[in-house]
Amino acid sequence: MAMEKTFNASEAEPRLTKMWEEAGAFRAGANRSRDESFTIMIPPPNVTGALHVGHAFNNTLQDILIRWHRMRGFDTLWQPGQDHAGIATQMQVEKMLAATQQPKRTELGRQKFLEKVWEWKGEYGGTIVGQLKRLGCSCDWERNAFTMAGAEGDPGIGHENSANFHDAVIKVFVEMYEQGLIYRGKRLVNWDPHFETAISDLEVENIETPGHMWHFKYPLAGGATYTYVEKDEDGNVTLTEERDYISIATTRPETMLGDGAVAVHPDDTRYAPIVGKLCEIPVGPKEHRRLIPIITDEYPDMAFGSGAVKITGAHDFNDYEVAKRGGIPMYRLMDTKGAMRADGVPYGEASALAQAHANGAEFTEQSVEEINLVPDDLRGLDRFEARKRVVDQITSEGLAVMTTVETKDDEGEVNTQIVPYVENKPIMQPFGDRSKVVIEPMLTDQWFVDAAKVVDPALEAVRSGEIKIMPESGEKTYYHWLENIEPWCISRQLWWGHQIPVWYLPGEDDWLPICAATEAEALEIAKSRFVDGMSFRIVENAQEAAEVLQATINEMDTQDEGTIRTFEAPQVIPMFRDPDVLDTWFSSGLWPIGTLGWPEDTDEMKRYFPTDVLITGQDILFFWVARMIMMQKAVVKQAPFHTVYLHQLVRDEKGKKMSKTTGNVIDPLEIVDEFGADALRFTNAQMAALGGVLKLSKQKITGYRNFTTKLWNAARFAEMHEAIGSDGSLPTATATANKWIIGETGKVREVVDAALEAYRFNDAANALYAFVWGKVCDWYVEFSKPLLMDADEATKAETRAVMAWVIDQCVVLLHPIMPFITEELWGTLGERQKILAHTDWPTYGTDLVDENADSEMNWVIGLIEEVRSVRAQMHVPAGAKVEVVVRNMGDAARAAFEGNEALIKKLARIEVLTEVDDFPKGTAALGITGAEFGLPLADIIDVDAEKARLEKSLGKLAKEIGGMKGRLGNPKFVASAPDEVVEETRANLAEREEEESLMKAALTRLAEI
RNA sequence: GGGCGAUUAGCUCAGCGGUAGAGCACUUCGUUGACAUCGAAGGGGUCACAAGUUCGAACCUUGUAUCGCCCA
Repeated sequence: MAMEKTFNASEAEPRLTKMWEEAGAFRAGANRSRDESFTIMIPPPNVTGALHVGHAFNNTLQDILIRWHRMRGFDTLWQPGQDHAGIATQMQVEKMLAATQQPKRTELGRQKFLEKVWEWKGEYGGTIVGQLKRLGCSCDWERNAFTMAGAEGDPGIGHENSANFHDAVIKVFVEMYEQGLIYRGKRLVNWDPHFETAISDLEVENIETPGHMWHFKYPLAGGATYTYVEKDEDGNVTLTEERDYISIATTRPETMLGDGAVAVHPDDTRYAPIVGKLCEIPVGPKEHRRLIPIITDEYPDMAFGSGAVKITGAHDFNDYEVAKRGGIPMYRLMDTKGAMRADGVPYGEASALAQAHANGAEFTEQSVEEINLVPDDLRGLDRFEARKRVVDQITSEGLAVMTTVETKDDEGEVNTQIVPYVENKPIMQPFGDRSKVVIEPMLTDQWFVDAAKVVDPALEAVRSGEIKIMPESGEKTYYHWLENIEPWCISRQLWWGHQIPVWYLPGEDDWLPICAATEAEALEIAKSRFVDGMSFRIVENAQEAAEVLQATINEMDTQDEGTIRTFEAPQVIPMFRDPDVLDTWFSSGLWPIGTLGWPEDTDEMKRYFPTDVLITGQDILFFWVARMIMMQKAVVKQAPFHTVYLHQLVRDEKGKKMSKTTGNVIDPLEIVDEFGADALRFTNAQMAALGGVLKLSKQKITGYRNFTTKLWNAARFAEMHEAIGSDGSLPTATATANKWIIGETGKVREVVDAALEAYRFNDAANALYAFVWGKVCDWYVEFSKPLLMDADEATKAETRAVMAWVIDQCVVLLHPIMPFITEELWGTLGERQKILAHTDWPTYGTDLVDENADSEMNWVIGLIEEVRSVRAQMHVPAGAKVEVVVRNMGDAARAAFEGNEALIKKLARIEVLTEVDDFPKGTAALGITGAEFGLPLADIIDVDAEKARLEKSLGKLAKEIGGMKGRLGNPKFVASAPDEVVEETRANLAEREEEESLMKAALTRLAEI
């Protein structure tokens, strides 16, 4: 039955996927024939995720490596799975609840809500798995893992065989806590007011946004004045002014309420007279205005704004550092939603307390935390509304810095106006990468990994070469980040995630934390800390615990107050678990060991860990890669992989980021529908130059879809001529064309392996493209036609065997990149022992090259091309068969011509070759070595065109010859260049000179016409 | 401001010491025994600029310009 004209991808892909799955083709260790393992951990996509072009690219590369190793007999595992994506999933489920008119998260309560999340995960969490399968990803899907597997309430749907990730995460937390690598503290963190949780600094996007810079006057205390002097670069005084204020610029006026100081640079002479004095925050009720000190710090930039900076330690990262250095109190102004605080005592009292701090009273973290410095009229307002009011209040009081502007009225009259000095300018504003709201630096209690303590082994792993990051620039970035690493905030105020395994008991003046893997263990520890006979009650939260404690105390009050602190009497001790969950990246950081069943000593751990290669986007080098290295080093003391391959973001054809708002998003599944998965995969491989920019266009994909059709049709040609059914053994060849293509196959196998070995996917893809299209289709298939149809039976049989073998090799070598069409052809073209995915990868190489056949065929190809070129340029009708004349034919040329006469004549459309002593008039010469060939075109030759053609060739030759002669004439070149380079140049020169003399002779003859 | 990178044919990019390459686009021709999702032929480049190292530089070094990305 004849094959269809094109490959029907949409029909074949699901069928082949099913076949592979039923055959268990991708199970760990499938097709293994050697001991070495090869393991790739998939970068776990979000469980909420849908396949985008980045996934498609990234997973194509992984699949290429995996399939290549599997065919080579490695014990291969491609471990799939998803992460639980704390914020994203919680957001997704909340949306779903709203859309289906179900109670809100807060109405449901934590436990009920988590049930809904698990339900949702069971229903939609598998989306991306199905999509990766459509791409042809050969993961061991039965092992699909999940970062929340084994957590409370896990029904195990979609990750039935996943290792218990939860236990691993908790164990690591407990161990790191015990080693002092994890601690809790009040620090300034990025706060997302929409999700009401801390987020990591990596989850913040700084985006340039139009903003305003306001300039305000902070009056000096008690009406003091000073002489403000400005000088230019040369020290000349440009401005002298008596001032009773210091000018401050800010983009966030609402934070003025929490100012603890004004800082100036120690070298700033303008403010030297007032350093150490107090100034007044120009906002809030007049009678309660706070005075804050003017301090010096290296941080203020003298050239920026007024050079003086207000210090709001609780709401700005730079200020936080200044405040820490200067012992300045940090007053929190906002609540978890980003609204101005409404708690605590009235403003008048709070302000007085803060004033006491400024005047030098002792303060503690806790006493500062309790002070709400938001004036009563601003309490509870959204931060942006509060900003407006603060600006209005200051301006109306006349404390805004003023400037003059000129405006033209309708009649063109210029009016000068004095207005508040507000600069409209772009400012870098932090946005939550999920919520898209403005992130607020906020002083809160959080859990941190003391990254500085675990960073050294991770740095050393890369420095020593134990881990190689590709491209190399990634290593520099890695060092730079790790050498300046900040504590990693790992707590999130969410419900969906691994809840922090810490329980709290009443302590001396705060809650006392107990870290343990389970509540039972925590209780045991708790009991050991108290005298016997105490009874413990697990309660929901701190508030409930406080109530229980209060009740206990009340009861004790009636008995004997003195026993409260010693707990001598039997009493109820409340205990509650930390409500926070761990950052998703904390669990993802354990992906390499967690998926393999650690901490159990599993067979998989032994076989597949450490893994081999990690392929991921360079945007998550810090998020994930560096943290994985740190954590694996900290936990199992081993590097999780030996190679990290980083790639860039996949962009559109113009290099723009794909985004819904720009409307330039390419959906990989639509591409698969339209062009087939193989075309997309080949495009991905082809553009995967190390460190390269990835620009995806439909045009490119179309091109590689055409390539699949090309391959299909070459196979179809073979099938039509019964040149199929190779058993894989190397056929014996006598015909030069057959010997030649076998050698070419050997060459390309080596190139492909070398390219894949070096992670140069583009080189592998390009080499195969050039081989299949440029060698097999353009030449070998054409050469084979006269051999298959007109030659003797022996040659026919030989050519059929070689053709069958060559097409099979194309299919085998292309399989890692284009699994579907190749598996399909494999099944179509013969009865096979094994499926293609399990077929042995060839090991032959350039040993298959027959040097004589190689040079002979290159000569033949050159001759054919030259005849075609001259024909085209002399406007010989394409269909016409021509006579070719030859003289002075050398032995090699004669042998080459005679040995391949049929195919030369056919491909160059030559009627007859005549040996002559002299070329007839009007013969166009061919630039071929070894013999003088010519096309007698007396009747139709265009003398001027031919002259132009020859002169052009001569020009090119002269340039080349000149260059080579110049080099060979330089004694230093001959002396210092490698011998083979010199030899090559000499040989090349000789050939070019031979061509040149032919062309010159032809030109002379032409002059005779 | 700091770090990392880029600049090669109209476009997208390989090449990173030894004769400037590919794909696409373009021009001309083609109903040739698999393929028009095709075939044949052709045009097109001071390899951003400047200085240096070298027998030899697109490639190494240093500077300049322009453009990206990441972090402040």
